[in-house]
Amino acid sequence: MGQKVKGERVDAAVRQRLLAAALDSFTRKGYAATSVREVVAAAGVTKPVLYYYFGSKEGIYLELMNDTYALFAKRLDLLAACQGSVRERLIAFCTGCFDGFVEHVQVVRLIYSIYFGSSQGAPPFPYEEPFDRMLEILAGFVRDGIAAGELVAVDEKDATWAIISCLNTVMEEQLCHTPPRIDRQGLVRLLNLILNGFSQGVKP
Amino acid sequence: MGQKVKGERVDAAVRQRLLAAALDSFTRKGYAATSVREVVAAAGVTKPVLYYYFGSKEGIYLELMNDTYALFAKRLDLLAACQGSVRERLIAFCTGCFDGFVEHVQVVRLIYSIYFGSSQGAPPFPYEEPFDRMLEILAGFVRDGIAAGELVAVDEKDATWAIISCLNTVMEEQLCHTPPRIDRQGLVRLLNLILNGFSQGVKP
DNA sequence: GTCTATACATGGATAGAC
DNA sequence: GTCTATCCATGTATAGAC
Repeated sequence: MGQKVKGERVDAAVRQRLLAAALDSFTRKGYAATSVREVVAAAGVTKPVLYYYFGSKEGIYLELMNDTYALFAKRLDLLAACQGSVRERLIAFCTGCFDGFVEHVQVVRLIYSIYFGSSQGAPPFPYEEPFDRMLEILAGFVRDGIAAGELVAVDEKDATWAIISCLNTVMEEQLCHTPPRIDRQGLVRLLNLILNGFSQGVKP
Repeated sequence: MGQKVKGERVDAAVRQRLLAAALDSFTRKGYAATSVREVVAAAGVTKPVLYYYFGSKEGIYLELMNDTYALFAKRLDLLAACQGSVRERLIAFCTGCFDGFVEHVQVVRLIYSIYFGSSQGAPPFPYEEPFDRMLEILAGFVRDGIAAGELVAVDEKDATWAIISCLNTVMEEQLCHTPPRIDRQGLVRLLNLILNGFSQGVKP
């Protein structure tokens, strides 16, 4: 019994080391350019160990994706339930997404590389699901805002895109630039800016 | 002489076929996952031909990058010289960038894959230069707009980020979604929307 | 569960004939 | 310039001992 528990703990540690090493290599070099050799070396084990736990290179990749997506889905559920004025809910939602993004920058970089770019030989995966979900939630906020008279009755989809554009770009800046030229506080400023507008003249 | 000219033409055609084939494979599978074998097969030649013209896999990759970046730099020069009201110049600039982006979606996808994601073993390249340039040009427009009283005196950088956010996200949508859920006209609507604002209430 | 050793395919790159 | 044939490193994956 005691031995079994100890065994399980050790197993879990090895699994975790392998997952971390794989994530690190996939992130730095891409899926295709990462070899099983270097992953197991970084994890301090040998190849058969990886195949024992994950079956294949694709297996460990899919496990990384599933774990991350499950976490983010939970977060979206929480954020969708934000309360307050529509401006407050929009800001809370966007900064919440931003925080989740930053916490998992490494995996996100991998996801972007494959989703935006090319499969790199990686197995298929429903990458865009969270983004679609974000669009839906934001659209709901906008709809509420228009209904409540907090927002001008503009096109719901356009307003949603404008909001997610800011979120999207600020998040991407965290990926691409060190240090980022715009941060969490900048995101809040951007959202207020586009809500308020910054044109002085006639509005065509 | 005639032979030489003919020879040169043939050479150029082979070069072009190789570049096109490389771009296609790099784009679909990523740099690392693309093999020289399949590139030359798609171009209808054999391996030594590629090495004759480009020296290496990295060589053909860098040629693709250099060609594309040179084209886009020219376009940015033109677009920076737009005339009209600031709103008009912003819209002309953004739609112009959008058009250039769409014309070269394939290379752009490759660039995003590597810049956003991971090197994939590809050689280093100053990927972000055009984006920096775009930021500068847009910031100039905003500055002009504020000076001319066309724009509210908001933070110049924030306004620039808000604008490039829309451009950025709409461009990316062309990469990721078929059909895109927002297009060139949508971009124009977005820009007008954020210039005008869409909040009804007090502006904190 | 974890190792050593190895099978077997595919990778980038080149030599040398034409 | 373009081919055939080949070199050699590296890749994923597995067999079999412990």
